[in-house]
Amino acid sequence: MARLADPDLALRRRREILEAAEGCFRRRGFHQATMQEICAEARISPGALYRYFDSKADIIAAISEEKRGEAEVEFRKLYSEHAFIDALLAVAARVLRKFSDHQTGSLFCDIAGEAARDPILARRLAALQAKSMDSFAEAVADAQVRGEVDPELLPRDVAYSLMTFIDGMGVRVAVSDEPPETILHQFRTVAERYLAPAK
Amino acid sequence: MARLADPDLALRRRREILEAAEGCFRRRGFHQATMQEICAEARISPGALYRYFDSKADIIAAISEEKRGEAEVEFRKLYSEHAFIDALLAVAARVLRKFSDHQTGSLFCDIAGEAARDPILARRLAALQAKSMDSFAEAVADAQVRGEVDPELLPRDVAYSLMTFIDGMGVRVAVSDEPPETILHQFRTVAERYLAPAK
DNA sequence: ACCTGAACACCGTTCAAGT
DNA sequence: ACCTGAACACCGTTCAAGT
Repeated sequence: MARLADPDLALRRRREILEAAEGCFRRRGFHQATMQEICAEARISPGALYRYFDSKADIIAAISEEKRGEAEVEFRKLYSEHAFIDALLAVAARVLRKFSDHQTGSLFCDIAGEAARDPILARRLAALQAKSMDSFAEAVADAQVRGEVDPELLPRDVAYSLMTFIDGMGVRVAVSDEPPETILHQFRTVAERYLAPAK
Repeated sequence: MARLADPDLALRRRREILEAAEGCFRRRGFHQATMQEICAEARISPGALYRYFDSKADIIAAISEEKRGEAEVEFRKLYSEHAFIDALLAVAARVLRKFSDHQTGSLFCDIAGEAARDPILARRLAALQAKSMDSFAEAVADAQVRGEVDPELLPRDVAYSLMTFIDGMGVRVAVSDEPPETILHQFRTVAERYLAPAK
């Protein structure tokens, strides 16, 4: 990325590009959306765009970074008012509803595929992932104090496992036509039995 | 796809193309591998290739169909000699080891992304998925008779949930650099607690 | 300093022309 | 009948030329 003199303009341009790109990606998918479309929507030329972002992957990484924490904030709000398992289900439902339009879902899969082969993108996504996990593990530890989660379990393990299951549901909902509710019901059963304190 | 007169030749050509394509996809990923490369490796011209396959997606679907059942057969063999949970872990380990080279893993993500936006591909993959699930659900029912899985659970739900978790692990292992063993250990804990008969 | 847009080096797919 | 390979309609990215 070229050096930029005016930080205000740079931030504004980046924002315009990110908003245009998000719209395009959401409508057409990561691979299907073209840089030309993004440029047109952001009212900028391709040459200028590449002054603000290194590549298409750089744009999707920046969008992911922006979005991080949205589900996290939602979960914290829900958890402050509801049981752990209910807050968990509500947040999973939120994510899966987004995925079930097959657009956000395909984007998630595309990004994962891209990251699997692009170590720089992978590292950036891993950093986001780690932050979300830390935050979620804290809530798990709290739920253990509340007696809602078996204290024998390690909070980080619980956070990791539940997030992995949510990823799996994401793939399934993205690809198939079944409604999120079906799989969410399975998730509740798995989570309840997994988390239940030993009697 | 054009009508083909000689069924033997057609089958041979399809096999040659599929083998070349699998090599290319595995080495370079679905989106990165080019039809030109596949053609070169299969020693066929682009024009001729399109007589045997409708598109790149058609090729990946055919490969997926060929591969289906490999893990299934492996699981049945293992399950005949080991406890349900151990056979399950062994098969999950097999899948994840493949994914952790970041090549098969990225391919899995790419296919999912592609399927999320291509209803024809999605339908073909859903059919494979359904067959694997039926077969797996049978084993779950058997494990319930053996007393290894809580008889309260519905075999199809168990099969579905465990396969969803394995998909989630697949994404994680494909994207991150952590070894499959770490996440497999989490999977064992979740599966044991989920499946355990009520005391 | 910041931008434009033609040009570059590619794609997946098609189709006229060959054998 | 089956094949070739140039051609078509695109990509993401770069860079000389403008303001």
